[in-house]
Amino acid sequence: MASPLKLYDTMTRSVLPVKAVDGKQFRFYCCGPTVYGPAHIGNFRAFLVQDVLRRTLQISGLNPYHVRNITDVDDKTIRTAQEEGKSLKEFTQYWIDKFHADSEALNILPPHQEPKATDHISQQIDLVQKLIKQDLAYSSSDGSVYFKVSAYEPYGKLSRLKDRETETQFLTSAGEHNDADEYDRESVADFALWKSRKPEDGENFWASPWGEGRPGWHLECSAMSQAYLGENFDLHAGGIDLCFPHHENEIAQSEGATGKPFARHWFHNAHLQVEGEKMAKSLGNMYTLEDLEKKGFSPTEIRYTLISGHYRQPLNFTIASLGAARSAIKKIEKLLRGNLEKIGMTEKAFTQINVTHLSGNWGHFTRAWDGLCNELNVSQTTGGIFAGFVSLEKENLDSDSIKNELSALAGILYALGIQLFKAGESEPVEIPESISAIAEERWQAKQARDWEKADGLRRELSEQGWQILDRKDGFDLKSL
RNA sequence: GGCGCGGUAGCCAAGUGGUAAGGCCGAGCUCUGCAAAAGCUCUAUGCGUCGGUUCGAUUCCGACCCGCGCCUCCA
Repeated sequence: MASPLKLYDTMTRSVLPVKAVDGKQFRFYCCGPTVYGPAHIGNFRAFLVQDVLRRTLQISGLNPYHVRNITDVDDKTIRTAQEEGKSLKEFTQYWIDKFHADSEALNILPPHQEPKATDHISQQIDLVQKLIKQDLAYSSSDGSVYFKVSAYEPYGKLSRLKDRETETQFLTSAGEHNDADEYDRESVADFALWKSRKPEDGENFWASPWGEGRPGWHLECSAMSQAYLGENFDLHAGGIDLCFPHHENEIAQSEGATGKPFARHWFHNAHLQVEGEKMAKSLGNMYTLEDLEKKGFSPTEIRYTLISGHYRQPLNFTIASLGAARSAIKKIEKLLRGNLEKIGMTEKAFTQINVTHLSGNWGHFTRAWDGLCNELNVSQTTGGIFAGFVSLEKENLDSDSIKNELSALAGILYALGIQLFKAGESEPVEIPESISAIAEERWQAKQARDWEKADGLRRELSEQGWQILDRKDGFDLKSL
Protein backbone atom coordinates (compact mmCIF):
# COMPACT_ATOMS: atom_id res chain seq x y z
CA MET A 1 0.00 0.00 0.00
CA ALA A 2 0.94 3.56 -0.44
CA SER A 3 2.71 5.10 2.48
CA PRO A 4 0.84 7.96 4.08
CA LEU A 5 1.92 11.39 2.97
CA LYS A 6 3.87 13.32 5.58
CA LEU A 7 4.78 16.98 5.41
CA TYR A 8 6.64 19.47 7.55
CA ASP A 9 4.35 21.89 9.33
CA THR A 10 5.76 25.33 10.00
CA MET A 11 3.44 25.98 12.95
CA THR A 12 4.54 23.00 14.99
CA ARG A 13 7.98 22.74 13.37
CA SER A 14 7.49 19.04 12.91
CA VAL A 15 6.72 16.49 10.23
CA LEU A 16 3.11 15.38 10.41
CA PRO A 17 0.90 13.08 8.37
CA VAL A 18 -1.60 15.04 6.32
CA LYS A 19 -5.21 14.09 6.05
CA ALA A 20 -8.54 15.62 5.20
CA VAL A 21 -10.18 16.48 8.48
CA ASP A 22 -13.65 15.82 7.08
CA GLY A 23 -12.44 12.53 5.64
CA LYS A 24 -13.75 13.43 2.19
CA GLN A 25 -11.83 16.24 0.65
CA PHE A 26 -8.42 17.67 1.34
CA ARG A 27 -9.00 21.41 1.22
CA PHE A 28 -6.01 23.69 0.78
CA TYR A 29 -5.23 27.28 -0.05
CA CYS A 30 -2.18 28.67 -1.82
CA CYS A 31 -1.12 32.28 -1.98
CA GLY A 32 -1.13 33.04 -5.69
CA PRO A 33 0.57 35.60 -7.87
CA THR A 34 0.36 39.35 -7.82
CA VAL A 35 -0.33 40.09 -11.45
CA TYR A 36 1.73 43.12 -12.42
CA GLY A 37 4.31 41.45 -14.66
CA PRO A 38 5.49 38.06 -15.83
CA ALA A 39 5.99 35.49 -13.09
CA HIS A 40 9.63 34.47 -12.71
CA ILE A 41 10.98 31.01 -12.08
CA GLY A 42 11.11 31.68 -8.35
CA ASN A 43 7.38 32.27 -8.34
CA PHE A 44 6.96 29.16 -10.39
CA ARG A 45 8.99 27.08 -8.01
CA ALA A 46 6.29 27.72 -5.42
CA PHE A 47 3.44 26.93 -7.78
CA LEU A 48 5.21 23.83 -9.08
CA VAL A 49 5.85 22.50 -5.60
CA GLN A 50 2.21 23.09 -4.77
CA ASP A 51 1.26 21.33 -7.97
CA VAL A 52 3.35 18.30 -7.04
CA LEU A 53 1.64 18.36 -3.65
CA ARG A 54 -1.77 18.42 -5.25
CA ARG A 55 -0.94 15.62 -7.65
CA THR A 56 0.51 13.51 -4.86
CA LEU A 57 -2.63 14.10 -2.78
CA GLN A 58 -4.67 13.01 -5.75
CA ILE A 59 -2.72 9.82 -6.32
CA SER A 60 -2.89 9.15 -2.59
CA GLY A 61 -6.67 9.23 -2.83
CA LEU A 62 -6.98 12.32 -0.63
CA ASN A 63 -9.22 14.11 -3.09
CA PRO A 64 -7.63 17.56 -3.09
CA TYR A 65 -9.62 20.76 -3.43
CA HIS A 66 -7.26 23.52 -4.39
CA VAL A 67 -7.89 27.25 -4.03
CA ARG A 68 -5.32 29.76 -5.18
CA ASN A 69 -5.98 33.48 -5.27
CA ILE A 70 -4.95 36.19 -7.67
CA THR A 71 -3.86 39.46 -6.14
CA ASP A 72 -5.13 42.00 -8.62
CA VAL A 73 -5.06 45.07 -6.44
CA ASP A 74 -2.11 46.36 -4.44
CA ASP A 75 0.50 49.11 -4.64
CA LYS A 76 2.37 47.53 -7.53
CA THR A 77 -0.59 46.65 -9.73
CA ILE A 78 -2.08 50.11 -9.29
CA ARG A 79 1.18 51.92 -9.86
CA THR A 80 2.17 49.96 -12.94
CA ALA A 81 -1.27 50.14 -14.48
CA GLN A 82 -1.23 53.91 -14.06
CA GLU A 83 2.20 54.15 -15.63
CA GLU A 84 0.94 52.25 -18.63
CA GLY A 85 -2.21 54.32 -18.79
CA LYS A 86 -4.45 51.28 -18.49
CA SER A 87 -7.36 50.48 -16.27
CA LEU A 88 -6.48 48.16 -13.41
CA LYS A 89 -8.77 45.50 -14.79
CA GLU A 90 -7.36 45.62 -18.29
CA PHE A 91 -3.82 45.65 -16.99
CA THR A 92 -4.19 42.76 -14.58
CA GLN A 93 -6.16 40.66 -17.05
CA TYR A 94 -3.23 40.79 -19.44
CA TRP A 95 -0.89 39.38 -16.81
CA ILE A 96 -3.45 36.86 -15.61
CA ASP A 97 -3.65 35.50 -19.14
CA LYS A 98 0.12 35.35 -19.33
CA PHE A 99 0.29 33.56 -16.00
CA HIS A 100 -2.26 31.01 -17.13
CA ALA A 101 -0.40 30.38 -20.36
CA ASP A 102 2.90 29.87 -18.54
CA SER A 103 1.26 27.61 -15.98
CA GLU A 104 -0.27 25.47 -18.65
CA ALA A 105 3.06 25.18 -20.46
CA LEU A 106 4.63 24.02 -17.21
CA ASN A 107 1.83 21.48 -16.78
CA ILE A 108 0.57 23.08 -13.59
CA LEU A 109 -3.01 22.00 -12.96
CA PRO A 110 -5.42 24.92 -12.65
CA PRO A 111 -6.77 25.31 -9.12
CA HIS A 112 -10.38 24.36 -8.54
CA GLN A 113 -11.09 27.95 -7.54
CA GLU A 114 -9.04 30.97 -8.47
CA PRO A 115 -10.64 33.96 -6.75
CA LYS A 116 -9.54 37.53 -7.40
CA ALA A 117 -9.23 40.10 -4.68
CA THR A 118 -11.28 42.68 -6.57
CA ASP A 119 -14.19 40.26 -6.88
CA HIS A 120 -14.39 39.85 -3.11
CA ILE A 121 -14.39 43.37 -1.75
CA SER A 122 -17.60 42.92 0.22
CA GLN A 123 -16.34 39.79 1.94
CA GLN A 124 -13.22 41.67 2.91
CA ILE A 125 -15.23 44.58 4.29
CA ASP A 126 -17.36 42.16 6.30
CA LEU A 127 -14.26 40.66 7.80
CA VAL A 128 -12.92 44.05 8.81
CA GLN A 129 -16.22 44.89 10.49
CA LYS A 130 -16.07 41.71 12.51
CA LEU A 131 -12.60 42.61 13.66
CA ILE A 132 -13.63 46.13 14.63
CA LYS A 133 -16.54 44.75 16.63
CA GLN A 134 -14.16 42.62 18.57
CA ASP A 135 -11.82 45.51 19.23
CA LEU A 136 -9.11 43.86 17.19
CA ALA A 137 -9.12 46.70 14.69
CA TYR A 138 -9.56 50.43 14.68
CA SER A 139 -10.12 53.09 12.07
CA SER A 140 -7.83 56.06 11.92
CA SER A 141 -8.63 59.67 11.21
CA ASP A 142 -7.90 59.35 7.49
CA GLY A 143 -10.33 56.47 6.98
CA SER A 144 -7.83 53.61 7.03
CA VAL A 145 -8.38 50.62 9.27
CA TYR A 146 -5.61 48.82 11.10
CA PHE A 147 -5.34 45.54 12.91
CA LYS A 148 -4.37 46.09 16.51
CA VAL A 149 -1.60 43.58 17.02
CA SER A 150 -1.28 44.18 20.74
CA ALA A 151 -4.91 43.17 21.20
CA TYR A 152 -4.35 39.78 19.67
CA GLU A 153 -2.35 37.80 22.15
CA PRO A 154 -1.26 34.82 20.00
CA TYR A 155 0.25 37.11 17.37
CA GLY A 156 3.56 35.74 16.19
CA LYS A 157 2.93 32.08 16.88
CA LEU A 158 3.70 30.96 13.34
CA SER A 159 6.98 32.79 12.83
CA ARG A 160 7.77 32.79 16.55
CA LEU A 161 8.83 36.37 16.42
CA LYS A 162 8.32 37.91 19.80
CA ASP A 163 8.63 41.55 20.62
CA ARG A 164 9.63 42.07 17.10
CA GLU A 165 8.20 45.56 17.04
CA THR A 166 10.99 47.05 19.04
CA GLU A 167 13.59 44.86 17.41
CA THR A 168 12.62 45.70 13.89
CA GLN A 169 12.20 49.36 14.54
CA PHE A 170 15.63 49.40 15.98
CA LEU A 171 17.45 47.31 13.45
CA THR A 172 15.70 47.78 10.15
CA SER A 173 16.29 51.46 10.37
CA ALA A 174 18.96 50.98 7.73
CA GLY A 175 16.26 50.01 5.31
CA GLU A 176 13.69 52.68 5.72
CA HIS A 177 12.25 54.20 8.79
CA ASN A 178 9.12 52.58 7.48
CA ASP A 179 6.45 54.79 6.24
CA ALA A 180 5.30 54.48 9.77
CA ASP A 181 5.08 58.20 10.02
CA GLU A 182 3.06 58.44 6.88
CA TYR A 183 0.28 56.45 8.45
CA ASP A 184 -1.81 57.08 11.43
CA ARG A 185 -1.08 53.87 13.24
CA GLU A 186 -1.10 53.37 16.94
CA SER A 187 1.89 51.07 16.64
CA VAL A 188 4.30 50.24 13.85
CA ALA A 189 3.40 46.61 14.39
CA ASP A 190 -0.18 47.24 13.33
CA PHE A 191 -0.93 46.46 9.73
CA ALA A 192 -3.47 47.89 7.33
CA LEU A 193 -6.75 46.07 6.76
CA TRP A 194 -8.22 48.89 4.72
CA LYS A 195 -6.30 51.71 3.07
CA SER A 196 -8.02 55.01 2.57
CA ARG A 197 -8.12 56.43 -0.91
CA LYS A 198 -5.06 58.37 -1.99
CA PRO A 199 -4.69 60.60 -5.04
CA GLU A 200 -2.23 58.15 -6.61
CA ASP A 201 -4.84 55.41 -6.51
CA GLY A 202 -6.66 57.09 -9.35
CA GLU A 203 -9.94 55.39 -10.08
CA ASN A 204 -9.07 52.33 -8.05
CA PHE A 205 -11.13 52.58 -4.91
CA TRP A 206 -14.23 51.06 -3.39
CA ALA A 207 -16.86 52.39 -1.02
CA SER A 208 -16.71 51.19 2.57
CA PRO A 209 -18.12 52.12 5.98
CA TRP A 210 -14.87 54.03 6.52
CA GLY A 211 -14.98 55.91 3.27
CA GLU A 212 -13.43 55.21 -0.11
CA GLY A 213 -10.36 53.06 -0.24
CA ARG A 214 -9.04 49.60 -0.97
CA PRO A 215 -8.30 46.44 0.96
CA GLY A 216 -4.94 45.78 2.52
CA TRP A 217 -2.91 42.97 1.08
CA HIS A 218 -3.28 40.37 3.82
CA LEU A 219 -7.01 40.70 3.99
CA GLU A 220 -7.92 39.03 0.73
CA CYS A 221 -6.45 35.67 1.64
CA SER A 222 -8.36 35.55 4.91
CA ALA A 223 -11.62 36.58 3.26
CA MET A 224 -11.36 34.34 0.22
CA SER A 225 -10.06 31.24 1.95
CA GLN A 226 -13.04 31.52 4.26
CA ALA A 227 -15.40 32.05 1.32
CA TYR A 228 -14.22 28.96 -0.55
CA LEU A 229 -12.92 26.66 2.15
CA GLY A 230 -14.73 27.68 5.30
CA GLU A 231 -13.42 28.99 8.57
CA ASN A 232 -10.86 26.27 8.83
CA PHE A 233 -9.26 23.95 6.33
CA ASP A 234 -6.52 21.40 5.92
CA LEU A 235 -3.45 23.20 4.62
CA HIS A 236 -2.16 26.61 3.66
CA ALA A 237 0.81 27.03 1.33
CA GLY A 238 3.17 29.74 0.19
CA GLY A 239 6.77 30.78 -0.17
CA ILE A 240 8.86 30.97 2.98
CA ASP A 241 8.99 34.74 2.73
CA LEU A 242 5.24 34.86 3.29
CA CYS A 243 5.55 33.21 6.68
CA PHE A 244 6.04 36.65 8.16
CA PRO A 245 4.23 38.94 7.96
CA HIS A 246 1.65 37.74 5.47
CA HIS A 247 0.63 34.44 6.99
CA GLU A 248 1.01 35.71 10.51
CA ASN A 249 -1.41 38.46 9.63
CA GLU A 250 -3.80 36.08 7.93
CA ILE A 251 -3.93 34.04 11.11
CA ALA A 252 -4.56 37.13 13.19
CA GLN A 253 -7.37 38.24 10.88
CA SER A 254 -9.01 34.88 10.47
CA GLU A 255 -8.71 33.46 13.95
CA GLY A 256 -9.37 36.86 15.44
CA ALA A 257 -12.62 37.15 13.53
CA THR A 258 -13.91 33.60 13.88
CA GLY A 259 -12.36 32.51 17.14
CA LYS A 260 -11.62 29.21 15.45
CA PRO A 261 -8.38 27.64 14.31
CA PHE A 262 -7.50 28.65 10.77
CA ALA A 263 -5.31 26.34 8.65
CA ARG A 264 -4.36 23.02 10.21
CA HIS A 265 -1.06 22.66 8.40
CA TRP A 266 1.38 25.28 7.15
CA PHE A 267 3.45 24.47 4.08
CA HIS A 268 6.31 26.77 3.03
CA ASN A 269 8.75 26.29 0.20
CA ALA A 270 12.29 27.63 0.23
CA HIS A 271 13.49 30.12 -2.32
CA LEU A 272 15.47 29.73 -5.46
CA GLN A 273 19.00 30.89 -6.00
CA VAL A 274 20.40 31.46 -9.45
CA GLU A 275 23.98 30.45 -10.20
CA GLY A 276 24.69 30.52 -6.48
CA GLU A 277 23.37 34.02 -5.99
CA LYS A 278 20.22 35.48 -4.64
CA MET A 279 17.73 36.06 -7.38
CA ALA A 280 17.23 39.77 -7.72
CA LYS A 281 16.30 42.30 -10.32
CA SER A 282 19.55 44.14 -9.78
CA LEU A 283 21.53 41.02 -10.63
CA GLY A 284 19.52 40.48 -13.79
CA ASN A 285 18.97 36.84 -12.97
CA MET A 286 15.21 36.81 -12.55
CA TYR A 287 14.44 34.49 -15.40
CA THR A 288 10.96 34.13 -16.76
CA LEU A 289 9.71 31.08 -18.57
CA GLU A 290 10.09 32.98 -21.81
CA ASP A 291 13.73 33.81 -21.09
CA LEU A 292 14.56 30.15 -20.68
CA GLU A 293 12.57 29.03 -23.68
CA LYS A 294 14.56 31.53 -25.72
CA LYS A 295 17.67 29.70 -24.58
CA GLY A 296 16.21 26.57 -26.10
CA PHE A 297 14.87 24.77 -23.05
CA SER A 298 11.45 23.19 -22.98
CA PRO A 299 8.89 23.76 -20.24
CA THR A 300 9.22 20.11 -19.28
CA GLU A 301 12.95 20.55 -18.75
CA ILE A 302 12.34 23.71 -16.76
CA ARG A 303 9.73 21.96 -14.65
CA TYR A 304 12.03 19.02 -13.97
CA THR A 305 14.78 21.39 -12.86
CA LEU A 306 12.57 23.50 -10.62
CA ILE A 307 11.11 20.54 -8.76
CA SER A 308 14.32 18.51 -8.61
CA GLY A 309 15.50 19.61 -5.18
CA HIS A 310 13.77 19.24 -1.87
CA TYR A 311 11.16 22.00 -1.58
CA ARG A 312 12.34 23.04 1.87
CA GLN A 313 15.92 23.52 0.73
CA PRO A 314 17.06 26.49 -1.27
CA LEU A 315 17.53 25.30 -4.84
CA ASN A 316 20.48 26.53 -6.82
CA PHE A 317 19.11 27.02 -10.29
CA THR A 318 21.71 27.04 -13.05
CA ILE A 319 21.66 26.84 -16.80
CA ALA A 320 23.83 23.75 -16.47
CA SER A 321 21.12 22.13 -14.35
CA LEU A 322 18.68 22.61 -17.22
CA GLY A 323 21.05 20.66 -19.43
CA ALA A 324 21.27 17.97 -16.77
CA ALA A 325 17.48 17.83 -16.65
CA ARG A 326 17.34 17.41 -20.41
CA SER A 327 19.75 14.48 -20.29
CA ALA A 328 17.95 12.92 -17.34
CA ILE A 329 14.57 13.12 -19.07
CA LYS A 330 16.04 11.58 -22.21
CA LYS A 331 17.48 8.78 -20.14
CA ILE A 332 14.14 8.04 -18.52
CA GLU A 333 12.53 8.00 -21.95
CA LYS A 334 15.16 5.65 -23.23
CA LEU A 335 14.81 3.23 -20.34
CA LEU A 336 11.06 3.36 -20.63
CA ARG A 337 11.12 2.83 -24.38
CA GLY A 338 13.10 -0.36 -23.89
CA ASN A 339 10.43 -1.73 -21.58
CA LEU A 340 7.59 -0.61 -23.79
CA GLU A 341 9.11 -2.50 -26.70
CA LYS A 342 9.29 -5.62 -24.60
CA ILE A 343 5.56 -5.64 -24.05
CA GLY A 344 4.52 -4.11 -27.34
CA MET A 345 3.06 -0.97 -25.84
CA THR A 346 3.20 2.31 -27.71
CA GLU A 347 4.50 5.54 -26.22
CA LYS A 348 1.09 7.04 -26.70
CA ALA A 349 -0.61 4.21 -24.83
CA PHE A 350 1.81 4.76 -21.97
CA THR A 351 0.98 8.42 -21.73
CA GLN A 352 -2.70 7.51 -21.62
CA ILE A 353 -2.49 5.10 -18.68
CA ASN A 354 -5.19 5.98 -16.19
CA VAL A 355 -3.26 6.83 -13.06
CA THR A 356 -6.31 7.36 -10.89
CA HIS A 357 -6.91 3.64 -10.78
CA LEU A 358 -3.56 2.54 -9.49
CA SER A 359 -3.60 -0.45 -7.23
CA GLY A 360 -1.26 1.05 -4.69
CA ASN A 361 1.37 -1.55 -5.54
CA TRP A 362 4.40 0.44 -6.60
CA GLY A 363 6.59 -2.56 -7.37
CA HIS A 364 10.13 -1.57 -8.21
CA PHE A 365 9.13 2.05 -7.98
CA THR A 366 8.18 1.86 -4.32
CA ARG A 367 11.20 3.87 -3.35
CA ALA A 368 10.19 6.56 -5.82
CA TRP A 369 6.68 6.73 -4.40
CA ASP A 370 7.94 6.69 -0.83
CA GLY A 371 10.01 9.71 -1.72
CA LEU A 372 6.90 11.69 -2.56
CA CYS A 373 5.19 10.58 0.63
CA ASN A 374 8.30 11.53 2.54
CA GLU A 375 7.77 15.28 2.48
CA LEU A 376 7.70 15.45 -1.29
CA ASN A 377 11.31 14.36 -1.49
CA VAL A 378 11.59 14.65 -5.25
CA SER A 379 15.30 13.87 -5.24
CA GLN A 380 14.55 10.52 -3.65
CA THR A 381 11.82 10.00 -6.21
CA THR A 382 13.91 10.71 -9.27
CA GLY A 383 16.67 8.55 -7.84
CA GLY A 384 14.05 5.87 -7.22
CA ILE A 385 12.95 6.00 -10.84
CA PHE A 386 16.42 5.23 -12.13
CA ALA A 387 17.05 2.63 -9.45
CA GLY A 388 13.66 1.12 -10.25
CA PHE A 389 14.66 0.58 -13.86
CA VAL A 390 17.91 -1.04 -12.81
CA SER A 391 16.23 -3.55 -10.52
CA LEU A 392 13.53 -4.13 -13.11
CA GLU A 393 16.17 -5.11 -15.66
CA LYS A 394 17.56 -7.70 -13.31
CA GLU A 395 14.32 -9.64 -13.24
CA ASN A 396 12.86 -11.46 -16.14
CA LEU A 397 9.28 -10.40 -15.70
CA ASP A 398 6.41 -11.47 -17.89
CA SER A 399 4.51 -8.98 -19.95
CA ASP A 400 1.71 -8.41 -17.45
CA SER A 401 4.11 -7.77 -14.61
CA ILE A 402 6.07 -5.27 -16.66
CA LYS A 403 2.84 -3.60 -17.56
CA ASN A 404 1.98 -3.22 -13.88
CA GLU A 405 5.41 -1.80 -13.16
CA LEU A 406 5.03 0.73 -15.93
CA SER A 407 1.61 1.74 -14.64
CA ALA A 408 3.19 2.46 -11.28
CA LEU A 409 5.82 4.53 -13.04
CA ALA A 410 3.11 6.40 -14.91
CA GLY A 411 1.61 7.29 -11.55
CA ILE A 412 4.93 8.60 -10.27
CA LEU A 413 5.44 10.68 -13.39
CA TYR A 414 1.93 12.05 -13.08
CA ALA A 415 2.62 13.12 -9.52
CA LEU A 416 5.77 14.88 -10.69
CA GLY A 417 3.88 16.31 -13.62
CA ILE A 418 6.59 15.19 -16.01
CA GLN A 419 5.19 14.43 -19.44
CA LEU A 420 7.44 12.22 -21.52
CA PHE A 421 7.67 11.76 -25.25
CA LYS A 422 6.78 15.36 -25.92
CA ALA A 423 9.10 15.43 -28.87
CA GLY A 424 6.74 17.94 -30.37
CA GLU A 425 8.08 20.50 -27.95
CA SER A 426 11.10 20.93 -30.12
CA GLU A 427 9.39 21.31 -33.46
CA PRO A 428 10.69 18.93 -36.08
CA VAL A 429 12.78 21.16 -38.26
CA GLU A 430 12.47 21.20 -42.00
CA ILE A 431 15.68 20.15 -43.66
CA PRO A 432 16.56 22.61 -46.44
CA GLU A 433 17.15 21.04 -49.83
CA SER A 434 20.65 22.47 -50.06
CA ILE A 435 21.53 20.73 -46.83
CA SER A 436 20.17 17.34 -47.78
CA ALA A 437 21.95 17.65 -51.13
CA ILE A 438 25.29 18.13 -49.41
CA ALA A 439 24.51 15.30 -47.04
CA GLU A 440 23.65 13.00 -49.92
CA GLU A 441 26.84 13.95 -51.74
CA ARG A 442 28.81 13.24 -48.61
CA TRP A 443 27.15 9.84 -48.26
CA GLN A 444 28.13 8.99 -51.84
CA ALA A 445 31.71 10.07 -51.14
CA LYS A 446 31.71 7.94 -48.06
CA GLN A 447 30.45 4.93 -49.99
CA ALA A 448 33.25 5.55 -52.47
CA ARG A 449 35.65 5.60 -49.51
CA ASP A 450 36.72 9.11 -50.43
CA TRP A 451 37.24 10.06 -46.79
CA GLU A 452 38.77 13.42 -47.50
CA LYS A 453 35.82 14.63 -49.50
CA ALA A 454 33.31 13.07 -47.12
CA ASP A 455 34.88 14.70 -44.08
CA GLY A 456 35.08 18.04 -45.88
CA LEU A 457 31.39 17.93 -46.64
CA ARG A 458 30.64 16.92 -43.09
CA ARG A 459 32.54 19.96 -41.87
CA GLU A 460 30.62 22.12 -44.28
CA LEU A 461 27.34 20.84 -42.92
CA SER A 462 28.46 21.42 -39.39
CA GLU A 463 29.36 25.00 -40.27
CA GLN A 464 25.83 25.44 -41.50
CA GLY A 465 24.45 24.08 -38.27
CA TRP A 466 23.73 20.49 -39.19
CA GLN A 467 25.10 17.31 -37.79
CA ILE A 468 25.34 13.97 -39.54
CA LEU A 469 24.35 10.87 -37.63
CA ASP A 470 25.48 7.84 -39.58
CA ARG A 471 23.58 4.60 -39.46
CA LYS A 472 24.58 1.30 -41.01
CA ASP A 473 22.56 1.85 -44.14
CA GLY A 474 22.19 5.60 -44.31
CA PHE A 475 22.24 8.74 -42.23
CA ASP A 476 20.12 11.18 -40.26
CA LEU A 477 20.46 14.92 -40.11
CA LYS A 478 20.15 16.83 -36.92
CA SER A 479 19.95 20.56 -36.44
CA LEU A 480 22.53 21.84 -33.98
C1' G B 1 19.94 41.43 17.72
C1' G B 2 15.51 37.76 16.85
C1' C B 3 13.68 33.57 14.03
C1' G B 4 15.05 29.85 10.44
C1' C B 5 17.96 26.86 6.73
C1' G B 6 22.36 24.76 4.96
C1' G B 7 27.82 23.11 4.31
C1' U B 8 28.16 15.27 1.10
C1' A B 9 32.72 13.81 -5.32
C1' G B 10 34.35 18.65 -11.01
C1' C B 11 28.74 20.37 -10.76
C1' C B 12 23.63 19.37 -8.85
C1' A B 13 21.64 16.43 -4.98
C1' A B 14 19.41 12.20 -1.57
C1' G B 15 20.62 9.50 2.73
C1' U B 16 21.80 6.39 7.19
C1' G B 17 24.38 4.76 14.43
C1' G B 18 27.42 -0.21 11.02
C1' U B 19 30.37 1.74 6.76
C1' A B 20 28.17 6.73 1.02
C1' A B 21 21.04 6.82 -3.86
C1' G B 22 20.60 9.17 -8.30
C1' G B 23 21.43 12.79 -12.30
C1' C B 24 25.02 15.78 -15.10
C1' C B 25 29.99 16.23 -16.59
C1' G B 26 34.47 13.37 -17.34
C1' A B 27 37.34 8.86 -18.46
C1' G B 28 37.98 3.90 -20.60
C1' C B 29 35.99 0.17 -23.77
C1' U B 30 32.61 -1.66 -27.83
C1' C B 31 30.83 -0.04 -32.44
C1' U B 32 32.82 3.08 -36.49
C1' G B 33 37.31 4.62 -42.25
C1' C B 34 37.51 8.71 -38.62
C1' A B 35 33.91 11.18 -35.88
C1' A B 36 29.06 11.67 -33.97
C1' A B 37 25.16 8.84 -32.04
C1' A B 38 24.31 4.42 -29.31
C1' G B 39 25.74 0.52 -25.76
C1' C B 40 28.86 -1.21 -21.64
C1' U B 41 32.02 0.01 -17.53
C1' C B 42 34.38 3.26 -14.08
C1' U B 43 34.48 7.74 -11.00
C1' A B 44 34.00 10.22 -2.63
C1' U B 45 38.24 5.08 2.80
C1' G B 46 35.01 10.41 2.10
C1' C B 47 30.28 13.57 4.06
C1' G B 48 32.84 22.27 6.80
C1' U B 49 36.61 22.23 11.35
C1' C B 50 37.78 20.56 16.26
C1' G B 51 36.35 17.90 20.43
C1' G B 52 32.84 14.33 22.98
C1' U B 53 29.41 9.91 23.42
C1' U B 54 29.81 4.85 21.21
C1' C B 55 32.33 -1.56 19.81
C1' G B 56 31.49 1.72 15.68
C1' A B 57 29.54 8.66 13.60
C1' U B 58 29.05 11.45 7.71
C1' U B 59 24.69 10.23 10.76
C1' C B 60 23.90 11.79 18.07
C1' C B 61 25.96 15.90 21.52
C1' G B 62 29.03 20.45 22.17
C1' A B 63 32.00 24.37 20.36
C1' C B 64 33.73 26.91 16.28
C1' C B 65 34.20 28.48 10.94
C1' C B 66 31.65 29.56 6.37
C1' G B 67 27.26 30.45 3.24
C1' C B 68 22.03 31.70 2.78
C1' G B 69 16.87 33.38 3.97
C1' C B 70 13.06 36.28 6.67
C1' C B 71 12.42 40.41 10.26
C1' U B 72 5.83 45.24 7.16
C1' C B 73 3.43 44.26 1.69
C1' C B 74 9.22 39.65 -2.35
C1' A B 75 7.11 32.69 -4.07
